[in-house]
Amino acid sequence: MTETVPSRRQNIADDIRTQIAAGELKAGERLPSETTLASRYGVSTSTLRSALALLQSEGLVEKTHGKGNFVGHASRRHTYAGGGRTQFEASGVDPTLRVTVRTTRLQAQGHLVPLLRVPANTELTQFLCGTSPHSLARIYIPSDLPPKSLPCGPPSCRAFGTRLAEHCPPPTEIRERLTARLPTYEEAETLRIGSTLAVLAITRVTIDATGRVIEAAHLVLPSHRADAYFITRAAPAENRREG
Amino acid sequence: MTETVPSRRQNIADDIRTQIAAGELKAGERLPSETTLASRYGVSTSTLRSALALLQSEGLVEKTHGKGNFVGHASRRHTYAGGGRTQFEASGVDPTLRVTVRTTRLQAQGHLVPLLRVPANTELTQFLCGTSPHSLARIYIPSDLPPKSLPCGPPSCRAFGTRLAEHCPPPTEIRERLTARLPTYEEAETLRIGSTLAVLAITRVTIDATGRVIEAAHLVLPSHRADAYFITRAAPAENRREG
DNA sequence: GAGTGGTCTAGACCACGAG
DNA sequence: TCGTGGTCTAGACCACTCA
Repeated sequence: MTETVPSRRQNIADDIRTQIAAGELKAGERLPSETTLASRYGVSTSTLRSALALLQSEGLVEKTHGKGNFVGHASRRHTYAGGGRTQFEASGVDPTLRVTVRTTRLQAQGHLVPLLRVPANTELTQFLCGTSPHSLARIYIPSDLPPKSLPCGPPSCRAFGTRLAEHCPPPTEIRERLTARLPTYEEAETLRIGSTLAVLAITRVTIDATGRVIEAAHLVLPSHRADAYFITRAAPAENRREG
Repeated sequence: MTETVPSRRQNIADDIRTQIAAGELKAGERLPSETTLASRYGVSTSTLRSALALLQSEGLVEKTHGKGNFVGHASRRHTYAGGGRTQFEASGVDPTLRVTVRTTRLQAQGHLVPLLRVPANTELTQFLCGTSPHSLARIYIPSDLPPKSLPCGPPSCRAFGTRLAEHCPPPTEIRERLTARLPTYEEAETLRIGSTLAVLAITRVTIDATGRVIEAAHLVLPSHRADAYFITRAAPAENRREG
């Protein structure tokens, strides 16, 4: 086992991580400015910033443009519950949570056509839900679904990564694809995160008993604030779900 | 809607992305060197590299130290199937896949104790599975599980993000937590990825009928090569799984 | 306006891959 | 050995926050 030398970025990140774990830096506390830290560690600001990026992706550090770097609040971390379980709330309520919803009508185009399994130009209702700074949701529903298919309506966007078509008719299948990637320019702007912070992107399709897609959603969760959780229970008769 | 100006990084990434989508750059093709591209776009190498980082996280570009940047092979992308579904293989077999397994015995400590729900210092068997360059798996199993609990054994590590304890006894519950973050130094080295490429980290716990944890796993999937997929089917009697 | 983080530059130097 | 990407520097300049 040849012991290799970690980069300076890693050493600095490890050092700060240790300080946080040891309680020398407390949740919510502001770190010294990046220039201060850079000179303290004897590195350039770029290197120091890349060290902070590591900690940020772990949720240990939160950056705010113009204000500073802060030790992360673990309680402000949210968990997306997969499989249609709408109960989530990791722990408590985040006072900084802001909710915005924009409803638009549009016609199915591009990737939405195969996703929703509809003919091109089918009328869709789009819900653009931002639960800043935790998530960005783009939810698409065929406009011809009966209105009562949306009993929860936009307010349920308050729930993190929420489903809009709340089982009317009840969904029989939910498919969720998760990827880690960097945010697009628009996503970074909306979520007010740096364009170097990875996000957890979830594409969710909900299908009813007739095989019809009753909802498709693109969810974007900044990695420093959110993760996803899935629980699968086996049916007693070895009748587990299969793809 | 105030139209804001994207950064240079975004413009360059968009330009190259368009070229790939248009087929001007084909899968497997080598891009010009970073210095060449940088001068062509009139930016510094750092800026150009951050543009490539965007494309890399989408799987459109693959970087290899010393060789160059290449247009990504979509077919070499792998999908982790959640919920214990071992069938996965997105499409075909990746010829570059290398599999290594290291088996170690150790005693439960730190985060492994609550994860496996065992007393501290319980004997564990660790399987370190690297299916380079696609995934890194650290799988922990209580050593006192009957040997036939491991029918598939290490070779099944060949399967991507594989489960080792292949239902003997059959698992009744699988819990999977997914986060996006930057890799640790060791992870980046093992996976041979840059330390700026985000990974999809999965912590999986498998529980048998008695409530005992029969397997815990840490999986690390580089974002440019892998994503995760979950399918949830509702039980007929509105008996959907609940957390 | 003062101080902060965000983007970007124009390099230097190192590590890796292939001939 | 040569060309490549990876790390890092020492700044400049811009955007944001707050007093």
